[in-house]
Amino acid sequence: MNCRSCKIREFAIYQSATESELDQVMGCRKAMLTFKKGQLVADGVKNSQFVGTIYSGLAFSFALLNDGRRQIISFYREGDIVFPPEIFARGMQGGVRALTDCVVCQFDKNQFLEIIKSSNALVSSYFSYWFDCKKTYEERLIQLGMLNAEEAVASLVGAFLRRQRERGGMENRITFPLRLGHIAEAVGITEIHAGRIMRTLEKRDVIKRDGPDHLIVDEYLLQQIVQFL
Amino acid sequence: MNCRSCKIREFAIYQSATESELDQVMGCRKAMLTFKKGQLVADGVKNSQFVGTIYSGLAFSFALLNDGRRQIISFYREGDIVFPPEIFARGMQGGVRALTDCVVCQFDKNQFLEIIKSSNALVSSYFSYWFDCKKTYEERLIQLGMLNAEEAVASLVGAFLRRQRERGGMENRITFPLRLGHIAEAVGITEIHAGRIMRTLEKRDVIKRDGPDHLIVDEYLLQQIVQFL
DNA sequence: CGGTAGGTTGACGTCCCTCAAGTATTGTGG
DNA sequence: CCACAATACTTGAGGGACGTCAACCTACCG
Repeated sequence: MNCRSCKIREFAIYQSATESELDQVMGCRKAMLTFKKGQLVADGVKNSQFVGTIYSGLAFSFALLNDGRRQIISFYREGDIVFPPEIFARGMQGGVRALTDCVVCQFDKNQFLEIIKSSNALVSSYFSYWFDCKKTYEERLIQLGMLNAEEAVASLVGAFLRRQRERGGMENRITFPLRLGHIAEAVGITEIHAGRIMRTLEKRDVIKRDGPDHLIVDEYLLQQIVQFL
Repeated sequence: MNCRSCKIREFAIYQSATESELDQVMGCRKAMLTFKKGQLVADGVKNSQFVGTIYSGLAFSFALLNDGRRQIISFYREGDIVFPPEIFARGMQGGVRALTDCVVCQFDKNQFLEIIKSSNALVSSYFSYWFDCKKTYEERLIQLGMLNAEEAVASLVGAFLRRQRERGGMENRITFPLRLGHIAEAVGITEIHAGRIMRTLEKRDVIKRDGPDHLIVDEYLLQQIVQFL
Protein backbone atom coordinates (compact mmCIF):
# COMPACT_ATOMS: atom_id res chain seq x y z
CA MET A 1 0.00 0.00 0.00
CA ASN A 2 1.72 3.14 -1.23
CA CYS A 3 1.08 6.55 0.32
CA ARG A 4 1.32 8.22 -3.10
CA SER A 5 -1.79 6.47 -4.33
CA CYS A 6 -3.57 6.41 -0.98
CA LYS A 7 -7.25 7.17 -1.32
CA ILE A 8 -7.43 8.99 1.99
CA ARG A 9 -4.36 11.10 1.34
CA GLU A 10 -6.45 14.19 0.65
CA PHE A 11 -7.88 14.08 4.18
CA ALA A 12 -4.61 13.39 5.96
CA ILE A 13 -2.38 15.87 7.68
CA TYR A 14 0.25 15.27 5.00
CA GLN A 15 -2.14 16.19 2.20
CA SER A 16 0.13 19.05 1.16
CA ALA A 17 3.28 16.93 1.12
CA THR A 18 5.33 16.69 -2.02
CA GLU A 19 5.95 13.26 -3.50
CA SER A 20 9.37 13.07 -1.93
CA GLU A 21 8.09 14.11 1.48
CA LEU A 22 5.40 11.51 1.10
CA ASP A 23 8.06 8.90 0.52
CA GLN A 24 9.72 10.02 3.74
CA VAL A 25 6.42 9.69 5.57
CA MET A 26 6.02 6.20 4.17
CA GLY A 27 9.54 5.48 5.28
CA CYS A 28 8.60 5.93 8.91
CA ARG A 29 5.48 3.84 8.61
CA LYS A 30 6.01 0.86 10.83
CA ALA A 31 2.83 -1.09 10.21
CA MET A 32 -0.61 -1.09 8.72
CA LEU A 33 -2.85 -2.83 11.19
CA THR A 34 -6.40 -4.12 11.06
CA PHE A 35 -8.58 -3.90 14.14
CA LYS A 36 -11.92 -5.58 14.70
CA LYS A 37 -14.84 -3.59 16.04
CA GLY A 38 -14.31 -3.04 19.76
CA GLN A 39 -10.61 -3.79 19.83
CA LEU A 40 -8.14 -1.49 21.53
CA VAL A 41 -6.20 0.46 18.93
CA ALA A 42 -3.88 2.09 21.44
CA ASP A 43 -3.73 2.74 25.12
CA GLY A 44 -2.50 5.70 27.06
CA VAL A 45 0.84 4.33 28.12
CA LYS A 46 2.17 1.71 25.77
CA ASN A 47 3.01 2.44 22.12
CA SER A 48 3.93 5.96 23.04
CA GLN A 49 6.45 5.90 20.21
CA PHE A 50 3.68 5.64 17.62
CA VAL A 51 1.30 7.94 15.86
CA GLY A 52 -1.55 6.52 13.83
CA THR A 53 -3.57 7.61 10.85
CA ILE A 54 -6.96 6.03 10.33
CA TYR A 55 -7.04 4.51 6.87
CA SER A 56 -10.58 3.16 7.06
CA GLY A 57 -13.30 2.77 9.65
CA LEU A 58 -14.06 4.77 12.77
CA ALA A 59 -12.40 4.88 16.17
CA PHE A 60 -12.80 6.86 19.36
CA SER A 61 -10.65 7.92 22.26
CA PHE A 62 -11.92 7.57 25.79
CA ALA A 63 -10.95 8.06 29.41
CA LEU A 64 -11.82 5.89 32.37
CA LEU A 65 -12.64 6.91 35.90
CA ASN A 66 -11.63 4.43 38.54
CA ASP A 67 -15.26 3.66 39.29
CA GLY A 68 -15.54 2.21 35.81
CA ARG A 69 -17.37 5.03 34.06
CA ARG A 70 -16.12 5.82 30.60
CA GLN A 71 -16.10 9.16 28.80
CA ILE A 72 -15.69 9.27 25.03
CA ILE A 73 -13.40 12.17 24.17
CA SER A 74 -13.49 12.27 20.39
CA PHE A 75 -14.16 10.29 17.25
CA TYR A 76 -11.66 9.62 14.49
CA ARG A 77 -12.29 8.75 10.86
CA GLU A 78 -10.32 8.21 7.63
CA GLY A 79 -7.40 10.60 7.45
CA ASP A 80 -7.58 11.59 11.11
CA ILE A 81 -4.40 11.38 13.07
CA VAL A 82 -4.29 9.75 16.49
CA PHE A 83 -1.69 10.54 19.14
CA PRO A 84 -2.21 7.77 21.69
CA PRO A 85 0.32 8.77 24.30
CA GLU A 86 -0.82 12.36 24.51
CA ILE A 87 -4.43 11.64 25.08
CA PHE A 88 -4.40 11.23 28.81
CA ALA A 89 -3.56 13.75 31.37
CA ARG A 90 -1.93 12.90 34.66
CA GLY A 91 -2.13 9.14 34.80
CA MET A 92 -5.73 8.77 33.85
CA GLN A 93 -6.67 5.44 32.34
CA GLY A 94 -7.89 5.41 28.78
CA GLY A 95 -7.15 4.60 25.18
CA VAL A 96 -8.40 4.46 21.64
CA ARG A 97 -10.86 1.82 20.55
CA ALA A 98 -12.22 0.74 17.19
CA LEU A 99 -15.85 1.74 16.76
CA THR A 100 -16.12 -0.26 13.54
CA ASP A 101 -13.58 -2.56 11.95
CA CYS A 102 -10.76 -0.30 10.97
CA VAL A 103 -7.32 -0.11 9.41
CA VAL A 104 -4.66 2.10 10.95
CA CYS A 105 -1.28 3.16 9.59
CA GLN A 106 1.26 3.34 12.37
CA PHE A 107 4.18 5.76 12.10
CA ASP A 108 7.18 6.27 14.29
CA LYS A 109 6.21 9.36 16.23
CA ASN A 110 9.56 11.08 16.45
CA GLN A 111 10.45 10.51 12.82
CA PHE A 112 6.99 11.63 11.79
CA LEU A 113 7.23 14.90 13.67
CA GLU A 114 10.73 15.50 12.32
CA ILE A 115 9.46 15.15 8.77
CA ILE A 116 6.69 17.62 9.45
CA LYS A 117 9.07 20.08 11.04
CA SER A 118 11.41 19.90 8.09
CA SER A 119 8.85 21.22 5.62
CA ASN A 120 7.27 24.62 5.80
CA ALA A 121 4.14 23.44 4.03
CA LEU A 122 3.71 20.49 6.38
CA VAL A 123 4.17 22.68 9.43
CA SER A 124 1.42 24.90 8.10
CA SER A 125 -0.93 21.95 7.63
CA TYR A 126 -0.07 20.79 11.08
CA PHE A 127 -0.87 24.21 12.53
CA SER A 128 -4.25 24.33 10.86
CA TYR A 129 -4.93 20.77 11.92
CA TRP A 130 -4.46 21.87 15.51
CA PHE A 131 -6.67 24.91 15.13
CA ASP A 132 -9.36 22.63 13.80
CA CYS A 133 -8.85 20.19 16.59
CA LYS A 134 -9.17 23.03 19.09
CA LYS A 135 -12.42 24.21 17.54
CA THR A 136 -13.83 20.73 17.79
CA TYR A 137 -12.86 20.42 21.43
CA GLU A 138 -14.38 23.80 22.22
CA GLU A 139 -17.62 22.84 20.58
CA ARG A 140 -17.73 19.63 22.59
CA LEU A 141 -17.07 21.58 25.78
CA ILE A 142 -20.09 23.70 25.02
CA GLN A 143 -22.06 20.58 24.24
CA LEU A 144 -21.29 19.06 27.61
CA GLY A 145 -21.38 22.26 29.58
CA MET A 146 -24.55 24.02 28.68
CA LEU A 147 -26.65 21.78 26.50
CA ASN A 148 -29.30 19.47 27.84
CA ALA A 149 -29.25 15.84 26.77
CA GLU A 150 -31.44 16.34 23.71
CA GLU A 151 -29.44 19.28 22.45
CA ALA A 152 -26.19 17.45 23.08
CA VAL A 153 -27.29 14.35 21.19
CA ALA A 154 -28.56 16.48 18.31
CA SER A 155 -25.24 18.29 18.27
CA LEU A 156 -23.39 14.99 18.16
CA VAL A 157 -25.46 13.84 15.20
CA GLY A 158 -24.87 17.22 13.58
CA ALA A 159 -21.12 16.83 13.99
CA PHE A 160 -21.25 13.47 12.20
CA LEU A 161 -23.36 14.98 9.44
CA ARG A 162 -20.96 17.87 8.99
CA ARG A 163 -17.87 15.72 8.93
CA GLN A 164 -19.45 13.46 6.35
CA ARG A 165 -20.36 16.48 4.21
CA GLU A 166 -16.77 17.75 4.44
CA ARG A 167 -15.74 14.52 2.81
CA GLY A 168 -17.98 14.96 -0.16
CA GLY A 169 -21.23 13.17 0.67
CA MET A 170 -24.11 15.59 0.26
CA GLU A 171 -26.94 13.31 1.29
CA ASN A 172 -28.89 13.27 4.51
CA ARG A 173 -28.12 9.62 5.10
CA ILE A 174 -25.11 9.37 7.36
CA THR A 175 -22.97 6.59 8.73
CA PHE A 176 -23.57 6.54 12.45
CA PRO A 177 -22.44 3.21 13.86
CA LEU A 178 -22.83 4.22 17.51
CA ARG A 179 -24.67 2.05 19.99
CA LEU A 180 -26.72 3.82 22.63
CA GLY A 181 -23.88 3.18 25.03
CA HIS A 182 -21.49 5.17 22.86
CA ILE A 183 -23.88 8.08 22.58
CA ALA A 184 -24.32 8.02 26.34
CA GLU A 185 -20.60 8.02 27.01
CA ALA A 186 -20.00 10.76 24.48
CA VAL A 187 -22.54 13.22 25.85
CA GLY A 188 -22.29 12.21 29.49
CA ILE A 189 -25.68 10.64 30.14
CA THR A 190 -26.85 7.08 30.73
CA GLU A 191 -27.51 4.57 28.01
CA ILE A 192 -31.17 4.41 28.93
CA HIS A 193 -31.68 8.13 28.74
CA ALA A 194 -29.78 8.22 25.45
CA GLY A 195 -32.28 5.67 24.17
CA ARG A 196 -35.23 7.77 25.25
CA ILE A 197 -33.81 10.79 23.49
CA MET A 198 -33.09 8.97 20.24
CA ARG A 199 -36.67 7.72 20.42
CA THR A 200 -38.14 11.21 20.81
CA LEU A 201 -35.94 12.59 18.05
CA GLU A 202 -37.25 9.80 15.86
CA LYS A 203 -40.85 10.48 16.80
CA ARG A 204 -40.39 14.13 15.92
CA ASP A 205 -38.95 13.06 12.53
CA VAL A 206 -35.62 14.72 13.22
CA ILE A 207 -33.85 11.43 12.54
CA LYS A 208 -34.82 8.08 11.12
CA ARG A 209 -32.86 4.94 11.81
CA ASP A 210 -31.85 3.04 8.70
CA GLY A 211 -30.34 -0.16 9.99
CA PRO A 212 -28.09 -0.20 13.03
CA ASP A 213 -25.34 1.87 11.44
CA HIS A 214 -27.11 4.61 9.52
CA LEU A 215 -29.30 7.61 10.18
CA ILE A 216 -31.39 9.74 7.88
CA VAL A 217 -31.27 13.26 9.21
CA ASP A 218 -33.63 16.19 8.70
CA GLU A 219 -31.02 18.90 8.77
CA TYR A 220 -33.51 21.73 9.21
CA LEU A 221 -35.19 20.22 12.26
CA LEU A 222 -31.79 19.36 13.69
CA GLN A 223 -30.70 22.96 13.44
CA GLN A 224 -33.87 24.02 15.23
CA ILE A 225 -32.73 22.00 18.21
CA VAL A 226 -29.07 23.00 18.27
CA GLN A 227 -29.43 26.68 17.60
CA PHE A 228 -25.79 27.54 17.31
CA LEU A 229 -24.86 24.72 14.97
CA MET B 1 9.11 46.76 27.79
CA ASN B 2 11.67 44.47 26.21
CA CYS B 3 10.98 40.79 25.57
CA ARG B 4 14.56 39.88 26.47
CA SER B 5 14.08 40.93 30.05
CA CYS B 6 10.44 39.93 30.31
CA LYS B 7 9.65 38.30 33.62
CA ILE B 8 7.09 35.93 32.11
CA ARG B 9 9.32 34.84 29.27
CA GLU B 10 10.00 31.49 30.89
CA PHE B 11 6.31 30.60 30.71
CA ALA B 12 5.72 31.78 27.18
CA ILE B 13 5.65 29.72 24.04
CA TYR B 14 8.82 31.45 22.90
CA GLN B 15 10.74 30.47 26.01
CA SER B 16 13.23 28.52 23.90
CA ALA B 17 13.83 31.39 21.48
CA THR B 18 17.32 32.72 20.98
CA GLU B 19 17.93 36.40 21.63
CA SER B 20 17.71 37.21 17.93
CA GLU B 21 14.46 35.28 17.52
CA LEU B 22 13.16 37.10 20.53
CA ASP B 23 13.92 40.38 18.83
CA GLN B 24 11.94 39.19 15.83
CA VAL B 25 9.03 38.30 18.09
CA MET B 26 9.21 41.74 19.63
CA GLY B 27 9.28 43.18 16.14
CA CYS B 28 5.82 41.84 15.42
CA ARG B 29 4.42 43.03 18.72
CA LYS B 30 1.83 45.62 17.85
CA ALA B 31 0.71 46.73 21.27
CA MET B 32 0.85 46.09 24.97
CA LEU B 33 -2.64 46.73 26.26
CA THR B 34 -4.13 47.02 29.71
CA PHE B 35 -7.62 45.72 30.37
CA LYS B 36 -9.77 46.33 33.41
CA LYS B 37 -11.51 43.44 35.13
CA GLY B 38 -14.48 42.40 33.03
CA GLN B 39 -13.39 44.07 29.82
CA LEU B 40 -13.43 42.25 26.51
CA VAL B 41 -9.87 41.36 25.52
CA ALA B 42 -10.86 39.98 22.13
CA ASP B 43 -13.93 38.75 20.37
CA GLY B 44 -14.40 35.92 17.97
CA VAL B 45 -14.54 37.90 14.76
CA LYS B 46 -12.68 41.17 14.99
CA ASN B 47 -8.93 41.38 15.62
CA SER B 48 -8.47 38.09 13.85
CA GLN B 49 -5.05 39.30 12.73
CA PHE B 50 -3.79 39.27 16.32
CA VAL B 51 -2.46 36.78 18.78
CA GLY B 52 -2.04 37.71 22.40
CA THR B 53 0.19 36.69 25.26
CA ILE B 54 -0.98 37.39 28.77
CA TYR B 55 1.67 39.43 30.53
CA SER B 56 -0.13 39.74 33.85
CA GLY B 57 -3.53 38.95 35.30
CA LEU B 58 -6.06 36.30 34.37
CA ALA B 59 -8.47 36.02 31.45
CA PHE B 60 -10.94 33.47 30.16
CA SER B 61 -12.46 32.53 26.83
CA PHE B 62 -16.16 31.91 26.58
CA ALA B 63 -18.91 31.07 24.13
CA LEU B 64 -22.45 32.37 24.05
CA LEU B 65 -25.63 30.59 23.11
CA ASN B 66 -28.26 32.78 21.56
CA ASP B 67 -30.47 32.38 24.61
CA GLY B 68 -27.83 34.26 26.59
CA ARG B 69 -26.22 31.39 28.43
CA ARG B 70 -22.46 31.59 28.64
CA GLN B 71 -19.93 28.75 28.80
CA ILE B 72 -16.39 29.43 29.96
CA ILE B 73 -14.02 27.44 27.78
CA SER B 74 -10.66 27.98 29.41
CA PHE B 75 -8.63 30.23 31.65
CA TYR B 76 -5.43 32.00 30.67
CA ARG B 77 -2.65 33.31 32.88
CA GLU B 78 0.79 34.91 32.51
CA GLY B 79 2.64 33.45 29.58
CA ASP B 80 -0.42 31.81 28.05
CA ILE B 81 -1.08 32.49 24.43
CA VAL B 82 -4.53 33.45 23.22
CA PHE B 83 -5.76 32.93 19.65
CA PRO B 84 -8.96 34.96 19.58
CA PRO B 85 -10.08 34.24 16.04
CA GLU B 86 -9.72 30.50 16.36
CA ILE B 87 -11.70 30.11 19.52
CA PHE B 88 -15.13 29.87 18.05
CA ALA B 89 -16.44 27.25 15.76
CA ARG B 90 -18.98 27.91 13.11
CA GLY B 91 -20.21 31.41 13.82
CA MET B 92 -20.76 30.99 17.49
CA GLN B 93 -20.66 34.16 19.53
CA GLY B 94 -17.95 34.50 22.10
CA GLY B 95 -14.71 36.11 23.09
CA VAL B 96 -12.01 36.51 25.68
CA ARG B 97 -12.64 38.53 28.79
CA ALA B 98 -10.41 39.81 31.59
CA LEU B 99 -11.08 37.99 34.85
CA THR B 100 -8.83 40.38 36.74
CA ASP B 101 -7.11 43.51 35.50
CA CYS B 102 -4.61 42.30 32.99
CA VAL B 103 -1.93 43.28 30.52
CA VAL B 104 -1.76 41.61 27.14
CA CYS B 105 0.95 41.72 24.47
CA GLN B 106 -0.59 41.74 21.04
CA PHE B 107 1.34 40.27 18.11
CA ASP B 108 0.60 40.19 14.43
CA LYS B 109 -0.66 36.68 13.97
CA ASN B 110 0.81 35.89 10.57
CA GLN B 111 4.21 37.31 11.36
CA PHE B 112 4.19 35.52 14.69
CA LEU B 113 3.47 32.15 13.12
CA GLU B 114 6.10 32.75 10.44
CA ILE B 115 8.73 33.39 13.10
CA ILE B 116 7.78 30.19 14.87
CA LYS B 117 7.88 28.20 11.65
CA SER B 118 11.32 29.53 10.81
CA SER B 119 12.96 28.03 13.87
CA ASN B 120 13.15 24.35 14.62
CA ALA B 121 13.28 24.96 18.34
CA LEU B 122 10.24 27.22 18.29
CA VAL B 123 8.26 24.72 16.24
CA SER B 124 9.07 22.11 18.86
CA SER B 125 7.86 24.36 21.67
CA TYR B 126 4.76 25.09 19.68
CA PHE B 127 4.10 21.38 19.20
CA SER B 128 4.40 20.66 22.88
CA TYR B 129 2.27 23.66 23.69
CA TRP B 130 -0.49 22.10 21.61
CA PHE B 131 -0.14 18.71 23.21
CA ASP B 132 -0.49 20.39 26.57
CA CYS B 133 -3.46 22.35 25.41
CA LYS B 134 -5.07 19.15 24.16
CA LYS B 135 -4.53 17.44 27.49
CA THR B 136 -6.18 20.31 29.28
CA TYR B 137 -9.17 20.22 26.98
CA GLU B 138 -9.52 16.49 27.43
CA GLU B 139 -9.46 16.84 31.17
CA ARG B 140 -12.16 19.49 31.01
CA LEU B 141 -14.26 17.27 28.76
CA ILE B 142 -14.11 14.58 31.39
CA GLN B 143 -14.93 17.14 34.05
CA LEU B 144 -18.07 18.21 32.25
CA GLY B 145 -19.02 14.83 30.92
CA MET B 146 -18.91 12.50 33.84
CA LEU B 147 -18.34 14.45 37.01
CA ASN B 148 -21.12 15.71 39.20
CA ALA B 149 -21.11 19.34 40.24
CA GLU B 150 -19.07 18.84 43.38
CA GLU B 151 -16.42 16.78 41.62
CA ALA B 152 -16.28 19.29 38.77
CA VAL B 153 -15.83 22.26 41.06
CA ALA B 154 -13.17 20.41 43.02
CA SER B 155 -11.43 19.57 39.78
CA LEU B 156 -11.53 23.22 38.73
CA VAL B 157 -9.96 24.28 42.01
CA GLY B 158 -7.42 21.50 41.57
CA ALA B 159 -6.50 22.80 38.13
CA PHE B 160 -5.85 26.27 39.56
CA LEU B 161 -3.76 24.77 42.34
CA ARG B 162 -1.73 22.73 39.88
CA ARG B 163 -1.10 25.60 37.50
CA GLN B 164 0.02 27.78 40.37
CA ARG B 165 2.38 25.06 41.54
CA GLU B 166 3.82 24.75 38.04
CA ARG B 167 4.81 28.37 38.33
CA GLY B 168 6.74 27.90 41.50
CA GLY B 169 4.34 28.60 44.34
CA MET B 170 4.31 25.65 46.70
CA GLU B 171 1.74 26.88 49.19
CA ASN B 172 -1.85 25.84 49.62
CA ARG B 173 -3.07 29.39 49.30
CA ILE B 174 -4.04 30.01 45.70
CA THR B 175 -5.22 32.97 43.69
CA PHE B 176 -8.77 32.18 42.71
CA PRO B 177 -10.51 35.40 41.67
CA LEU B 178 -13.64 33.69 40.35
CA ARG B 179 -17.11 34.85 41.31
CA LEU B 180 -19.75 32.16 41.76
CA GLY B 181 -21.00 33.05 38.30
CA HIS B 182 -17.64 32.19 36.75
CA ILE B 183 -17.51 28.86 38.52
CA ALA B 184 -21.03 28.14 37.36
CA GLU B 185 -20.28 28.97 33.75
CA ALA B 186 -17.06 27.00 33.81
CA VAL B 187 -18.55 23.76 35.09
CA GLY B 188 -21.98 24.13 33.50
CA ILE B 189 -24.22 24.64 36.54
CA THR B 190 -26.11 27.61 37.94
CA GLU B 191 -24.62 30.29 40.09
CA ILE B 192 -26.80 29.32 43.02
CA HIS B 193 -25.85 25.69 42.90
CA ALA B 194 -22.19 26.67 42.56
CA GLY B 195 -22.64 28.67 45.75
CA ARG B 196 -24.15 25.70 47.59
CA ILE B 197 -21.24 23.53 46.54
CA MET B 198 -18.55 26.01 47.57
CA ARG B 199 -20.36 26.23 50.87
CA THR B 200 -20.34 22.45 51.44
CA LEU B 201 -16.67 22.23 50.39
CA GLU B 202 -15.95 24.90 52.95
CA LYS B 203 -17.95 23.16 55.66
CA ARG B 204 -16.00 19.97 55.00
CA ASP B 205 -12.74 21.97 55.30
CA VAL B 206 -11.67 21.15 51.76
CA ILE B 207 -11.32 24.85 51.03
CA LYS B 208 -11.30 28.03 53.04
CA ARG B 209 -12.04 31.41 51.56
CA ASP B 210 -9.39 34.00 52.24
CA GLY B 211 -10.83 37.21 50.93
CA PRO B 212 -12.73 37.31 47.65
CA ASP B 213 -9.77 36.33 45.48
CA HIS B 214 -7.96 33.62 47.40
CA LEU B 215 -8.55 30.08 48.59
CA ILE B 216 -6.71 27.92 51.05
CA VAL B 217 -6.91 24.37 49.79
CA ASP B 218 -6.54 21.08 51.61
CA GLU B 219 -4.90 19.16 48.80
CA TYR B 220 -5.45 15.76 50.35
CA LEU B 221 -9.18 16.21 50.85
CA LEU B 222 -9.45 17.67 47.36
CA GLN B 223 -7.87 14.58 45.87
CA GLN B 224 -10.33 12.44 47.78
CA ILE B 225 -13.12 14.09 45.86
CA VAL B 226 -11.57 14.10 42.39
CA GLN B 227 -10.13 10.63 42.37
CA PHE B 228 -8.30 10.81 39.08
CA LEU B 229 -6.64 14.13 39.71
C1' DC C 1 -26.52 57.17 53.98
C1' DG C 2 -28.15 54.66 49.77
C1' DG C 3 -26.62 51.96 45.80
C1' DT C 4 -24.49 48.11 43.87
C1' DA C 5 -22.31 43.67 43.39
C1' DG C 6 -21.89 39.40 45.38
C1' DG C 7 -23.38 35.74 48.34
C1' DT C 8 -26.94 32.66 51.13
C1' DT C 9 -31.15 30.16 52.01
C1' DG C 10 -35.61 27.79 51.24
C1' DA C 11 -39.45 25.78 48.56
C1' DC C 12 -40.62 23.56 44.66
C1' DG C 13 -40.16 21.74 39.82
C1' DT C 14 -37.69 19.34 36.07
C1' DC C 15 -34.28 16.63 34.03
C1' DC C 16 -31.86 12.80 34.31
C1' DC C 17 -30.47 8.47 36.96
C1' DT C 18 -31.47 3.85 38.88
C1' DC C 19 -33.48 -0.44 38.98
C1' DA C 20 -36.13 -3.86 36.97
C1' DA C 21 -38.67 -6.21 33.46
C1' DG C 22 -39.49 -6.91 28.94
C1' DT C 23 -38.83 -6.99 23.55
C1' DA C 24 -36.13 -6.90 19.11
C1' DT C 25 -32.07 -8.06 16.63
C1' DT C 26 -27.84 -10.33 15.80
C1' DG C 27 -24.76 -14.17 15.99
C1' DT C 28 -23.52 -19.13 16.50
C1' DG C 29 -23.66 -24.10 16.45
C1' DG C 30 -26.45 -28.01 15.28
C1' DC D 1 -33.34 -23.95 8.82
C1' DC D 2 -33.97 -23.84 13.78
C1' DA D 3 -32.52 -23.38 18.77
C1' DC D 4 -30.44 -20.65 21.79
C1' DA D 5 -27.55 -17.16 23.61
C1' DA D 6 -25.77 -12.74 23.56
C1' DT D 7 -26.22 -8.10 22.46
C1' DA D 8 -28.92 -4.11 21.77
C1' DC D 9 -32.95 -1.56 22.60
C1' DT D 10 -37.53 -0.11 25.04
C1' DT D 11 -40.61 1.08 28.78
C1' DG D 12 -42.23 2.27 33.44
C1' DA D 13 -41.92 3.78 38.34
C1' DG D 14 -39.55 6.14 41.82
C1' DG D 15 -35.64 8.99 43.51
C1' DG D 16 -31.84 12.37 43.55
C1' DA D 17 -29.24 16.12 41.60
C1' DC D 18 -29.66 20.37 39.86
C1' DG D 19 -32.53 24.49 38.15
C1' DT D 20 -35.78 28.37 39.13
C1' DC D 21 -37.65 31.96 41.65
C1' DA D 22 -37.85 34.95 45.35
C1' DA D 23 -36.30 36.88 49.58
C1' DC D 24 -32.74 38.27 52.41
C1' DC D 25 -27.94 39.17 53.95
C1' DT D 26 -23.19 41.29 53.64
C1' DA D 27 -19.37 44.13 52.15
C1' DC D 28 -17.84 47.79 49.71
C1' DC D 29 -17.92 52.47 47.68
C1' DG D 30 -19.43 56.93 46.79
